[in-house]
Order: sequence, then C-alpha cells, then structure tokens
Amino acid sequence: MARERRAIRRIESAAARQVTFSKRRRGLFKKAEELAVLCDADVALVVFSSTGKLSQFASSRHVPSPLFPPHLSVLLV
Amino acid sequence: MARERRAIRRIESAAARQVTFSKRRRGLFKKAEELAVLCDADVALVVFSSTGKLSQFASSRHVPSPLFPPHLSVLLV
DNA sequence: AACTATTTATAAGA
DNA sequence: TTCTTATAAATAGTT
Repeated sequence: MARERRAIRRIESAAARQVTFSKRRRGLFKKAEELAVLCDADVALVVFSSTGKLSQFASSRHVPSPLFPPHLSVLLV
Repeated sequence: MARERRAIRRIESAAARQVTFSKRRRGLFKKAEELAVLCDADVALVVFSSTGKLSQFASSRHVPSPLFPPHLSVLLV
C-alpha cells in the first residue's frame, strides 16, 4: 500500500526489513487495540523482531510470569 | 476508515459490534501474517470475541496445550 | 523522521 | 455473511 505494491515475502535487505518492521509493527498494535476497544474483545499480541526484540500488547488478561526467566513470557487465556 | 470516521470506543449495538468484529478481526490477522512474512518476525495473536469465541494465529512457535482443557490455551514464546 | 502518492482497510448500505 | 463503494487510514518509496 503506497507508492508501489510490495509482494508479501521476506524482505532481503536487513535495513529495509527493519524500516518496514518499525512501520508495520506500529500499525498492527494500533489495530489490535482498536479491535479490543471497539468490539469489547480480548486481544493479545506478541511480536519478536528478527533481531529478537520483544513487544507485546494485551487488552486484559495478560499474566506476567513470575515463574519464568525474563526472556520467557507466558500468556494464559 | 470509510464512509464516515468512527470513534474508537465500544460499539454499543451488539449487532453492529459483531459486524465490525468480523471485518476487523480478518484485517488484523492478515496484517499479523504479513508482518511475520515480510519482516521475518515471530508473531502470535490471540483474540476472544465478546461472546467468547477464540481465534489465534502464530507464525512459528505456537504450542498446543495437551495439559489444559480445550477452552484454555497456552502460548509459550 | 517527515512527506506524499498510492494502496489497502473499512463503515455504511444492499 | 458476502458484496459494493465512498472514504479514511496505512504504508512504500523518497527526501
């Protein structure tokens, strides 16, 4: 969606991949929150970038995990 | 986004909420998969509708849960 | 990070 | 729920 259509396949250039990740991750989380609010739904979203960076969103019942080390995360729904 | 702008707050009408849920859920899952593919990311998405219906997506390490009853689901990332 | 041409998502209606 | 269409929003490429 933009200047040109982009095929949905892995972006080879690491730099371009990072830029797209940054833009689309933001969009995805926004949509997730909007769905939760508009539709009174429970939404949980967990994303690891290809470099291993974690980001997450949960509209309600996310349970932090005292039983696991910080690099693990548990979601009970 | 469409004929008119819609404020992001809970849709009161259950029928309208269901229609919007159906449309936006589809869009959200599509975006989740696209992010995973384009950016080589790991993405997990869990959604419960306000009526309790579950739908989920995980790009890779989703673990089905033999230890829990069917209405529970566990995601380890 | 900001811009903008264009594509995509979607609100309302059928 | 699926289709259509007008419009809002997201975003690919550029700067």
